Amino acid sequence: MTGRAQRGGTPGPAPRPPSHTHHPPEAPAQDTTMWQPNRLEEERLEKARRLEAAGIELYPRRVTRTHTAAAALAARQAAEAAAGTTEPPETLVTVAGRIRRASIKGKVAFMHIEDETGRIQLFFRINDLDETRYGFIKDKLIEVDDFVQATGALMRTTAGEISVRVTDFTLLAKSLSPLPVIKQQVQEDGRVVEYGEFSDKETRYRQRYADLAVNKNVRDTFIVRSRVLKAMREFLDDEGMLEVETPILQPLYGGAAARPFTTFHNQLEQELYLRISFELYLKRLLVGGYDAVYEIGRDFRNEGVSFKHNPEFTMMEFYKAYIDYHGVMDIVERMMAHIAGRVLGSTQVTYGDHTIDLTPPWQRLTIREAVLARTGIDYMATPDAESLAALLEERFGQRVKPGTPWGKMVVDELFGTHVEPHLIQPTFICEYPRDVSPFAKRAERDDRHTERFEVFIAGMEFGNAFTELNDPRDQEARFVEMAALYRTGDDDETPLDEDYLRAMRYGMPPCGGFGIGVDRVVMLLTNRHIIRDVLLYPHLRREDGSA
RNA sequence: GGAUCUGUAACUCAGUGGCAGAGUACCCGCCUUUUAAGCGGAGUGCCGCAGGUUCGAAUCCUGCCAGAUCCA
Repeated sequence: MTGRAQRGGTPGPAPRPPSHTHHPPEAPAQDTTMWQPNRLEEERLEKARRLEAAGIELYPRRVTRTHTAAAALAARQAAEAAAGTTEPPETLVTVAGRIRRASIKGKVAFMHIEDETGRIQLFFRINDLDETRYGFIKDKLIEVDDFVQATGALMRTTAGEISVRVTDFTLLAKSLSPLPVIKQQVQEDGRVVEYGEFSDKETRYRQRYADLAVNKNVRDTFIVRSRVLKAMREFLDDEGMLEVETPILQPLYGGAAARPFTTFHNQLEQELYLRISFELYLKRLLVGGYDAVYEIGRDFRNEGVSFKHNPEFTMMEFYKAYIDYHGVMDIVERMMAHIAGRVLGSTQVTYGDHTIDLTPPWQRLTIREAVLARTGIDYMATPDAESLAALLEERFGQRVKPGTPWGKMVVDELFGTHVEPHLIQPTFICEYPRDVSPFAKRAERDDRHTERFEVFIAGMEFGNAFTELNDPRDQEARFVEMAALYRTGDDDETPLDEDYLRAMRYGMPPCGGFGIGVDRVVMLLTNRHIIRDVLLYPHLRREDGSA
């Protein structure tokens, strides 16, 4: 795509070398590639000039729409029903939208225009308009992809389609670059078959506006996304939780195991991190006296891009006083069932080949039970890193990087490789090892594990929760323990946050908390298997890489 | 980071050493109820970028850029 995008471009300045320093700040690289119209665009520019020469404003300020496409269709149907005839009194409407199809038949012409509510046909006759203005349609000076407004009486064509018999029309916005061509055929049963496609993934992601303009199913996906967020907020609000906003720019990052993005504040002369989670700021609010808080927002992790990872993604976390992780599980089950019910009207979800049932209660297993059931291994028989590493190599030929902590091996290698992909129906996996869970309370009568769970659906991790550690002395010991286990710069590094400990020393109520990847919820409910398909603007490498 | 694949017209794609192709779109002509409209005609390009091999390269080789899939 690079080459195509650059074709005919003037030889702009060489791409800037990547900057590894954040200060002093540099102006962002400017895209100086001038637009070089291709042949089709030259033709449209010429049409634009001819329209302007005829006194037509290409981008007028005012619109006088009276009906959406759907409202106009409904108005005609209502009028016919009321009159009990297919010849009801005339309804005059003004509709507006993008021309998606044009069929010029000599002295008569048909168009479909589309707005967010759907399509409606416009019917033009030379008799109904003066010849000059009809000529704009016939000569395709106003054409597919342009936005127009049309006024006229609602009618039915001989083929029976509700249409606007156009007596007046206005160009609303001229399109200078043609969109990809997709033709539609509406079947007898109402299904729409599309001919031609715009399927090049790279172009669709880079030019999402064109993707949306042309692919209705993509528009629908992001409508569902909005409804998922709305249903989630509605549930949490109804639970009595307070929605809050905490800093995205943080002097110290924490609350998850991930590498952060760093940036620099010039006046404060200070490095700042883009948050990798909200956890530590939200729990400070429980110290402050709120019983339950939640936040929905963006997290940033400077890690690989994959079918389920984007460097920025949407997270929801809540923390609630006076419940433990079993209380959290109850809320999570009900929340997911509520969202699915609101968005899909059912707690049965089709995902790929699976039918997933989100109806509570969900299965609850300890990670030890889950690993034992799937592999026959009781990892407590190999209670140290060396013996577990030896077992992994012997049983599965898995080699683990030397120095990997025992619990990390249990979670990533034993559980992650052999159990996680099989967890299709929603499952709470409980009691994670302590050395990967620095903010979770220790399990009762078991120093190796914590009161932590993760949720798995469709073989993917959806969320993570603890009975939150609220003992400042234990928390400080955990920071020290993590510092000994993981090196600076490791993904799992957990920097000691003295301000967080200060807050906890004032007294933090016993509480449970939860975090969930919202993008994955959207993937589940839209049956999409690639995170980029539920992100409007997924991150790609910059386009102008070719030297 | 590794492996494999992909990049040709606005879109979707053929073309694997000998004149750059198809369908749709676009352009010209005809058509007063079409709807993937139809009929007739014409045109379309840095074949991702840069080198190399060759009498000759979209095609073979090398490097680079971008993307996809799988793996880490």
